[in-house]
Amino acid sequence: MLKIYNSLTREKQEFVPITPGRVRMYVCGMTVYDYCHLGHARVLVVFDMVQRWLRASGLEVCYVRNITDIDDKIIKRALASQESISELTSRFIRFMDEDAVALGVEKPDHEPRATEYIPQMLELIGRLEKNGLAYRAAGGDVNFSVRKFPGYGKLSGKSLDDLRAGERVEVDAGKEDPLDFVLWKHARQGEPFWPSPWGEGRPGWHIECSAMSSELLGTHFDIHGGGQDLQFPHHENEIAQSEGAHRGRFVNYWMHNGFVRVDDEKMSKSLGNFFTIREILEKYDPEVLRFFILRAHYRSPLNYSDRHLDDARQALSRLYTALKTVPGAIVAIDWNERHAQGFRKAMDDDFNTPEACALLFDLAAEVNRSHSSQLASQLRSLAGLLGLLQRDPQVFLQATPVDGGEISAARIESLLAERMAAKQRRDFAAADGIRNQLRAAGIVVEDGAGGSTWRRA
RNA sequence: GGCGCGAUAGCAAAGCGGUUAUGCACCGGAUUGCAAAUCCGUGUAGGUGGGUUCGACUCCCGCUCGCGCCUCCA
Repeated sequence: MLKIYNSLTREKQEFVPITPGRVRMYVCGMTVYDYCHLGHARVLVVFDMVQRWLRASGLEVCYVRNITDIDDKIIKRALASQESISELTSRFIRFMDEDAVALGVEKPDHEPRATEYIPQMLELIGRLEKNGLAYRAAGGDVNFSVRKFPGYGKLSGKSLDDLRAGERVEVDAGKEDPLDFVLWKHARQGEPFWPSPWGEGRPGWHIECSAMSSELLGTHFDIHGGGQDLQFPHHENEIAQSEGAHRGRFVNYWMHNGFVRVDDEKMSKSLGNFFTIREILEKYDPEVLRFFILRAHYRSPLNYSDRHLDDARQALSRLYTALKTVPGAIVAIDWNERHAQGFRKAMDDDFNTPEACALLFDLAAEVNRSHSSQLASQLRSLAGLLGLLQRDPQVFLQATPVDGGEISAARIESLLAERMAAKQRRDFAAADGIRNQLRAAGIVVEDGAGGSTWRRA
């Protein structure tokens, strides 16, 4: 039985879908004005893992991850780079797709773009106005009135008065309450706009997700996810909008993944301490990055450093080494087997991937001991539920670095042949010389019963 | 200032009121021409002060330190 930590109730709860056997899940995706960084990688991988486990549990999943393709920063960037907004956003959507594919992230069932849902947003704003929750401000914006929505703050655990006390930000003059947020921004010079009953303008950020989720998943759905930093105000505002407009429950389970940190500080655009996914992939295999993310629990902070990725690479190599020795097929998992049972128990406990990974290592040790191809297949198939270990072990272990490496595979093979000849005439000095030469070039030679193999250190 | 999260061995990271987490690194042994890989084994933990308990890393309270949100952010 699956349990999920619900940010709304602050406890692990048994997961009961609204419609038996079916899950509707929405995750806040990217605002596409720049390359994805490691924080984005974490959201992509974490909710991909969630989605995979829900399906593996026999549930039919409808997974929606949106794309914000209109927003202040996008407009600013497009201006700066002298290109149209759609040129800019489609470029970065393409980069995002490439990153996601590299990380083994499966396509969501829907990837709605905000600009394609303007009518739904207008409809929603209209409902909010009719329900007395939205008002036209002096400057021409339409704002949401937080004081009129009872329960504002229930997700983030904040009270309006505490928030007001902590207010340190310049307040827009048109707001009745400093915490009111904009639903529709009136058109400004040189910015894109759409017609609306409230005049030409463009949507506020928060209304986008409310509109896209209700259009694709209905007004009440099972899981809503995103990064921890979206809990307030973004998700709080989504609740206010969606429940305020439809007068009913919005989301049953809220899931928030922890931050990626650098030197114990949050990695973020505003702090400027971020690493892009493609930067990391210049040095590390994408599967290493995926494994690095999944070997920590999704709610814990994840500290990034080269050292930790090196560590993850070594660990993943251990799993692939077991499969190199005893090839495993991708098969139906034997859920009665001990490791599979532990794996399921871990995953059912709020997606405890570190525990699930530990089971994979136990299983790998068992494979090494027993040389059982059944267990190797079990290992490969279980890991597949996390999107890991699906490649040919040799391909992983011998993968050529982006910089090309110091030595080509062909050169390695020819040196190994030379070394084999030296070994056969028992000229160990020559054989060891070649091995040392390879070692210096980052290649580890391993002699086995069936000859020598190599891998990158 | 308000609200919240965390502190586990050299590093990373989980579960668990009493019995080996796991990975990397390290040490001893087996194996190997020597290595590597693998196997076997040892060692290194639970911020701090109290409390509850037969027994606490695990529950409760205080303290210290770290982090996050309160503003765009995954």
